[in-house]
Amino acid sequence: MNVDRLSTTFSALADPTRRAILARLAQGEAMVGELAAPFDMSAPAISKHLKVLERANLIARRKDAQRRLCRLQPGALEAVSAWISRYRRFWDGQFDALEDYLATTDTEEESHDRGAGGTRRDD
Amino acid sequence: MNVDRLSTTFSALADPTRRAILARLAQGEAMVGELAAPFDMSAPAISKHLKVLERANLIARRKDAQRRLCRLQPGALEAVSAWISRYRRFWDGQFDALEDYLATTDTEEESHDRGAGGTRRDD
DNA sequence: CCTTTATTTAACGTAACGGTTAATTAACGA
DNA sequence: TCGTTAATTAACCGTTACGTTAAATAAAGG
Repeated sequence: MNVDRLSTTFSALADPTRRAILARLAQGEAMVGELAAPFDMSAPAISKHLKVLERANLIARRKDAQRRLCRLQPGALEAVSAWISRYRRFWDGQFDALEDYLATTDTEEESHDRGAGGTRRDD
Repeated sequence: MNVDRLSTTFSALADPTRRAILARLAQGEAMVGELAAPFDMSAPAISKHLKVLERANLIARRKDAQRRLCRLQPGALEAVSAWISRYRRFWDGQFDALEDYLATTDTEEESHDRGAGGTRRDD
């Protein structure tokens, strides 16, 4: 275990079923059965997908009687967006400034990446 | 096999070693041994990571004598950026009303009125 | 209480992942 | 040619991922 946060987020997103669930939740809260309906997949399979999304902090759940209502939690996506924005100018055409840009942001990342949890050697 | 492109990209990014390789390649071409140097890992392990990145179209390789030079290929990242931008509104303020509404009120199903943004989430 | 509904947990199978060491391919260079 | 360097492939191993079915849990409701 002991996998860093960004890796957890990316791997949670690396499944089309889970991304479809997020897309559904972008339209509002939904209970588990409602999320499961579009898929030709057993309820336990969906339950596990939701657990993955929850552990990645991409969704949160609350109890409502015997139902579990899920909602989107966008925080983790923000981190992914921040990561990828460092590479954006590669396809924006501005190759020149990339090195300088990474040089400055890398030092920042380095400093506040040394928090609890022992994530090492992340870019 | 038979995995969609976005899933392939996300799962390629879901590894800190591979992200670090991409970060290195953002500074320019590098040969395999050069990419392997920072890691306490065997050469075949790096070779496999590079193959994953190559199959995800995140890098490309060219031969130079007995060396293999790798370079960044940003196209696949663009697709990820496009995907994630559909969720940006969730942390950019405008749609944070959802969270407020969920946190403060009981179960009213309607009024997704995107009023003033305001409260910015942490995390 | 018993049944129904909603969801999770348990146990299991298969495939992929991430690493290893040993062997192989390929090209350079004295 | 032979040895060195660079990288990959082959074979293997333990762990994780993703799905299944069957059983368990929890609350609602007649």
